[in-house]
Amino acid sequence: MAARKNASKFDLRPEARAPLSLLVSRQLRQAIVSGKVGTGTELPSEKELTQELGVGRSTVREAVRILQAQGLVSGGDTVSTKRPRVATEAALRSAAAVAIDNAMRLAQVPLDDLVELRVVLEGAAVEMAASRRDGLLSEARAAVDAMSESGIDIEQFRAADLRFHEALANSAGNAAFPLVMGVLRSAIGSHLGEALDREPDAPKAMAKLAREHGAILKAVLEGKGKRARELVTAHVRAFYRRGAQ
Amino acid sequence: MAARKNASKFDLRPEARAPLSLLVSRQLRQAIVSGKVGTGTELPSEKELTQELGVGRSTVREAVRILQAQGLVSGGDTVSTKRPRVATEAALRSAAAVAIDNAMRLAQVPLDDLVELRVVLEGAAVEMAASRRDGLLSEARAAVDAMSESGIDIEQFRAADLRFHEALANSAGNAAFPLVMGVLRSAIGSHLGEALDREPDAPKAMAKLAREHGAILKAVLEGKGKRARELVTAHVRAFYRRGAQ
DNA sequence: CTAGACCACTTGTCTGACAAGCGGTCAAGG
DNA sequence: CCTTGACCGCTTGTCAGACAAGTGGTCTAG
Repeated sequence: MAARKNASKFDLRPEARAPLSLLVSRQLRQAIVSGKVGTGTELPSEKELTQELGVGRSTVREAVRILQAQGLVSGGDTVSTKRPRVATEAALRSAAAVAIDNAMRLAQVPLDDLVELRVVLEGAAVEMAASRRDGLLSEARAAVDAMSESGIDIEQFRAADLRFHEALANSAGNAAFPLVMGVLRSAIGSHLGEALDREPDAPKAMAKLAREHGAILKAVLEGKGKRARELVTAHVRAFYRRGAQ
Repeated sequence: MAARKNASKFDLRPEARAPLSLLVSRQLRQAIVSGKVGTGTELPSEKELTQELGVGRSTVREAVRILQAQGLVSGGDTVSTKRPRVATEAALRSAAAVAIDNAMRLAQVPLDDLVELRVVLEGAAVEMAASRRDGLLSEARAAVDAMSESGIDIEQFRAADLRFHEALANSAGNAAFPLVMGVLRSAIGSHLGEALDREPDAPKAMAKLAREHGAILKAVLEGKGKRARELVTAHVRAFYRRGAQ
């Protein structure tokens, strides 16, 4: 193939045998993760990349597609003349979630195992949060308050629930936790479909969840790590048992 | 754009505004994760896909590139006429690792946080393994034995180390654990570069690691979950402290 | 000063072309 | 009969050129 016009006859490094489009995508990836081009920046147009890299447009396009699929570049999912942009962190996170989800599906990981993994992580997170009790917990407080309000609708409740768990994850003092837990949560959600919508008695269920959240937060604030872990374990298990049947 | 020649003028579903290449990739993805085409199967040639789907070759190529980047299809990373194949589980796992790695890098997650996350997971895994003590532990035994042999070289040692940790993860009785732990391990490895190669006194270090592994396994086999967790925590922390400085 | 026409540029797609490698066929030679 | 080597078709990787359609800025007429 015309992959490498100027390849030496004895160049056997596997690197050199990779398709150009892959090499180009790696080069761009490097520029992105190294921070050389900031998040949210527009990529150069395909023509510019073509000239700058000395490859054809189809090659550039394939490289960009690869980056989009990896979540490093966002914006190509709609037909328009808008240039793709360097991914935001959120986009990357959701790409990671998709990847994990793919792997879980192909490996036929049962939903229960995912939930148990989440229990382990969430338990560890609250325990760490309890031993630190840092300022980020005020956000958790606000989320619990929002959930306890009477007139809240399901969508708002769900958003507050998300904020609560994110706040706990952030309070663990470990940047990897919120990331992995977010990925895991959305992988579980994708497994579940949207089974949670058909809750028979929504207001009652929401009130119960709000109470559980309040109890967890209280334990964390009092520094009772073990207790918080038990509560969160029961909470998460019950939540998915409710939704998954 | 010529994205959808036959699009109704009033078709405003966002779905329909996505580029064809994306739609095609989603269609193929569906066929793969649903198991309609088994893992390891060869994909049809580009020409066949072109005819079957009624789109141009470049579109098909972009779609396949997307799937490759997502790890759902493997084999296109080398220049040859070999057709891409439906991904194996291992390929998917490594794609997930890349995705997590990307997210971690862009979020500037420090290495220490990754290591702590691994400590949490590995600790939970051995505790679960200790309470089950299932048959898979014989593999862990074999790995420890291999590591303890005198004439082992670094590469073999590393492979045995990997087998040991995988065996523990498998013994936890939760299919999600080995997957996530593998992803995490390789993300850490990629962060570390290959700093582990320049160990000053390799044989001594390897002997120490082998002893630690043996102690962990012993605790698991005796059902001492807490003890196993402590040992594995110290082991993982020490390992990366050694390599990371 | 604003509204609408207009134009340059961009992305998405298709088509046609060519190089290079892999696999099977098939005949010549041992 | 089996091996060996040339050969041909198919496949992938890449490029170049073409066109449709959408976006955004400019420029003119009112």
